[in-house]
Amino acid sequence: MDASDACCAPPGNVDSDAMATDLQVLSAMGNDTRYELLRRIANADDGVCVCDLEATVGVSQSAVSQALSRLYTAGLVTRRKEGSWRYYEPTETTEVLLETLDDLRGNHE
Amino acid sequence: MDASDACCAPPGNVDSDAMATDLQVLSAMGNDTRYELLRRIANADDGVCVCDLEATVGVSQSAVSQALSRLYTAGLVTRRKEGSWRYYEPTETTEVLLETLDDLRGNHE
DNA sequence: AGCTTATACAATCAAGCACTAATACGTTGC
DNA sequence: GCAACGTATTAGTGCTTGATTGTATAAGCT
Repeated sequence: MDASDACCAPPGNVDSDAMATDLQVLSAMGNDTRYELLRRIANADDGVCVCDLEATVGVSQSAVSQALSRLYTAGLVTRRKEGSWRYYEPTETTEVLLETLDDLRGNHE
Repeated sequence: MDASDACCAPPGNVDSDAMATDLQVLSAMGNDTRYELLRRIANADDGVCVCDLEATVGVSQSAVSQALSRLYTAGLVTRRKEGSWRYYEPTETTEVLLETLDDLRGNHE
């Protein structure tokens, strides 16, 4: 209560479960390769397979596979197997976040 | 045109300016220390100074300062100097993104 | 069955990152 | 002026992480 030697009130605590979840999402998206993969997956509405993604981002097939796995673990994409191909689609989390980022870039006051 | 050997349509391009901006935001938030600092700054409405933040997250003053600088560069906090103290406040980007993350965690369908 | 294609997994390596410690800058008060 | 405090910056270091290469699995094709 003595404000004479305190510069401000100490801030409250942070929910650690929420923090872990958010960090997984943010760190998964906050990488060059994975962000671009995510954008491409989100742009194409009817599912994208690994073979095409490999060509568009400039890394090896293995790197794409690893990146997609991490996006999947973070709950940012779903994967569905069809024949010999694997199709990836965005989750709602991805769509909402990308849209939010677009809005924030547009409405820069 | 020949769909027999194509698994799917190649996805469209990604705006590279938008990508750079988003990546700066996402990678800045996608770190343990910086995320926690950001949450604490966002929770306290009337500005937080470094001295209090240092006590709450378990790293040195230097680390806190560096983390805050990066958050500032990414446009996630504003800083204002008042006497010998430096007060940090969240930007709209921060508030919108954290709120979006909260919503996404809540509305898990 | 064997070969090819599509994808995932494992091991290794290099680059980037986040920390600590030390130093420098700026403000306040004696 | 100088000392003490709050914050920023710099230099150095260990750890994390993302990529490559190579191998493994699994499904089609002949």
